[in-house]
Order: sequence, then C-alpha cells, then structure tokens
Amino acid sequence: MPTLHRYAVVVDDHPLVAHGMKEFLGSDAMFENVHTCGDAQSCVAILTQHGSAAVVVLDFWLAGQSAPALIKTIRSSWPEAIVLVVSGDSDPAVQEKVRQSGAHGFLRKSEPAALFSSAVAGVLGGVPWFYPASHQHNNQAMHDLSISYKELELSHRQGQILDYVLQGLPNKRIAQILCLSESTIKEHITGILRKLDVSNRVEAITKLRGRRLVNEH
Amino acid sequence: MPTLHRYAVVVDDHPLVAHGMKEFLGSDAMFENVHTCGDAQSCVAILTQHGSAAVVVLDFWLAGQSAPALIKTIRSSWPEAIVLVVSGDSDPAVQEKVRQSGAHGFLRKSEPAALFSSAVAGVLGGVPWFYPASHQHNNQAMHDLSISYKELELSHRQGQILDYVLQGLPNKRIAQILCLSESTIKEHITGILRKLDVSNRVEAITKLRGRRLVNEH
DNA sequence: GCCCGAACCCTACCTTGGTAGGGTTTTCCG
DNA sequence: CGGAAAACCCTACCAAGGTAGGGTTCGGGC
Repeated sequence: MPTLHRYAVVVDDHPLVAHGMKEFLGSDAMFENVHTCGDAQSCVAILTQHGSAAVVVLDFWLAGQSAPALIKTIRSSWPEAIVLVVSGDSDPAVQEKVRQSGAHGFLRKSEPAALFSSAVAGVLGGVPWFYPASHQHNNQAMHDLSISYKELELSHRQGQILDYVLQGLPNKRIAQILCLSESTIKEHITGILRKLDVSNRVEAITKLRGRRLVNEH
Repeated sequence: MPTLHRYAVVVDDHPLVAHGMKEFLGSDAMFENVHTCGDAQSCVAILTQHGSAAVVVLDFWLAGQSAPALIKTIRSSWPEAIVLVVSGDSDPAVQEKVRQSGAHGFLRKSEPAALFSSAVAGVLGGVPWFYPASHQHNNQAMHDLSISYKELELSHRQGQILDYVLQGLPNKRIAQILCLSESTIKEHITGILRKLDVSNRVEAITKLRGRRLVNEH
C-alpha cells in the first residue's frame, strides 16, 4: 500500500471552493500534494488508489451522498486519516452529526483564513476542533436573504417535502413521488407550517421566496 | 483618479471561496493585483480608494446587503468596471435579478474551473455571459426579463388581483382589500389561471417566481 | 428496560380554492 | 342600434388543503 508521502484530499462540489482550500493547504507549506474532487465516490477512489491521506477536508453539503456516510467510510477504512468538515451554514445540528460520524473537526466556511489554518494545524496535532456548545445560538449576521431556511428545526422528511411544496406541487403528487399516503404528506406539512409560523402553503412559499434552499440531508 | 493599473476585486463572505477565485484570477496571469473582501461596504471602499477595477467578481448571496444593490452602485459609480456574479444555487430567477441590475455575467459556483476562466475572459472581452433561457429547466416558453400584464393578456382587474395572489393573500383578504365579494375574486382568479395555463394559485406563484410584474395598462 | 421523537398509517371534519351556471350593468366598437 | 367584453353579484358543487385525534413501528438516549 503506497503511503509514500503525506497528502491531503479536498472534497467539495464547488470547484472554486475546492481550489481555495487546496491553495490554503498548499500555501502554508503543509502539503505539497493536494487532491481535489467533487463527490464522495471520487474521494473514496483517491484514497483507495493512493492509500490513506493525512487529512481529508470535506464539505458537509455534498451533491449526491450524505457527508456523514462518507465520514464513517473514511473513519473505518482509513482510520489514520484526519477528517475535517466544513459547512456553509452555522447550524449546531450539523456539527453534531459531523461529530457523531467520527470527524475530528468542524469549521464554518465563513471563518477567516487564519482560523482555517489553525483548525487544520489543530486537528493534525490531534486536537479536536469543534465549536463549544454554549456558542451555538449566536446566529448573528447570518440571515437576511442569505441562507438556511433549513434547520429551523425541520426534520429530514419535512425539509424534503418543503422542497416539493416550494416547487408548487400539490400534496397528491408529492405523495406519489415519495410513495407515501397523502395523509402523511399533510401531517408533515402541518408541522412545517407550524415551524415556519404561517397558516398555509401559499404563505410559506411567499415567505421563503427568493431565499436559497440548502440541500436536504 | 488613480487608475494606475488593472486590478480585480473579489467579493464573497466565505474567505475560502474568495481566496479560490483570487487564485483563479491570478493564476491565469490576467490579474497580478486582486483584492478580496467579504461585504458590499468593503467593496465600495476598495473601488473608492483605488479607482475603478477592471472586473468585480461577486457572490450573489452576500451577508449584509443585497447583491443587486451593490451591482447597481458599481454600475453607476464605476461604469467601466465589468461585473461578474457567481452564485451557489441554480435558480433562474437569481440570474434574472442579476441581469436586470446591470451585471455583465452570471455563473454558478458549481461550474468547472475552465468555464470560470472562460466566463471571465468573455465578459472582459465585452461578451455578456448568461445561461440561455432555453437551458433553464423545464419551463417551456417562459421568457425571462420582466413580464407585463399585457403580455399575459390580463385585464386590469386581473393584473391587480394577481399581484395580491403573488403576495400570498387568500381570496377573502383580497376581497376585503378591494371591497369586492369573494365570488368576484374567485371568478377573476379563474380567468387568471386559464390565461397563465396553470391549474391553481400555487402553480401560478411558482411559475412567476422571481419575475417582476409591471402594471402598465 | 422505558421514554421520546420521527415517520408512517387511518378517519373525520372544516375551510379554502376553483368551476359552472345563472344573472346585471357599463363601456367600447362596428 | 346590436354585440362583445369586462366587471360585478349570486348559488351550488366538488376537489384540495389543513387540523385533530387516533394508532403502529423503529431507533437512540438514559
């Protein structure tokens, strides 16, 4: 198994972000060799081919697969690899999932460059890098039009169904798409409306108009 | 006015993304001098201090301010600057807002690096860079740009009522706002839906999402 | 082990939305 | 003048949306 040199892997479906992180890992002279890829499959392929990386930096919101699944795969197959997860949003729940999946650290993309370097150095040195639990609820400058309708405490299913609602689909069609009964859809929607504090789907749609939807997990 | 050298500005509230774009702009030897910043205020400050940049690359989803406002500011104060907007999501309506604000190009962050370079080269060469309308998902012959009641062949009353529908108001409230009976509202809406070729108000809202309705008549 | 929450299923009930059909009045146009 | 179209009103009917309350199963945490 060719663990010839220490190298890093960056997994992010946005090439620009991946490139940015690659530059960071390289410019601090920590890693001369940095691979970038856009999905979980490619990441696994790289690790299989080159042997375990020293560090894997991956975006939580991957296009195809869920990040926790990839984290678990890496942790079990290449246990010596350090896994650092980055995410565009600031949801505490995301960090929890990441931590429970076995990652060594979690960082928001909005952090300054210096903190990113510190985090990489930290996890490489064996220090777990997570935000303190008490720090969780300062959702300061994060909103307006920017992001995350999402984990305003919507469950997985609710987020998924809200997606369809925002596309204008009626309950009946959502039901057959998801192979569920219409009653179940209605129940989920009742929960969604209560959490969004609106009284029907039209209000929900107009309330969320123009906002970006983070991918379901 | 110190337009001493051609330079670029990258505006993105995610430092990693900003850094990635900076590297791109630099590595293609197009710009030796690239400024990065995280919000609209800093961007304006940079332009004020250094004079107009050759190109401004900015993220649509800025933390504090809306991107269209910044675009308009740049277009009016530094008209020779080329404005290229990038966005993490793929909503056609976002591109429309960008285009209407006067930007020269729009690109998704998920595009490969090569396309990013092409887009920069294109807009610098004076070629607008937008996704074709036909490429936008399934929506058939829907023209972009703003749409007027006349194009939809809506009567005055219908246009007025459609406005309220798009705001998410139920028939009952529209009726009391306009001092009409609910039956009349329903009748008008039936006409609206037929002309829009949709089967209910939710479809109408999602179909017209992101478009600006101009009330001329 | 127990408890809790998420995710399913159901029935029943009420409100809203949309269509169809019946009218009236006004305006504009050939 | 007659006719068309828009704007208003009504009732009646049915489909869709949403709530309430009743269940089951599964998994994780204590």
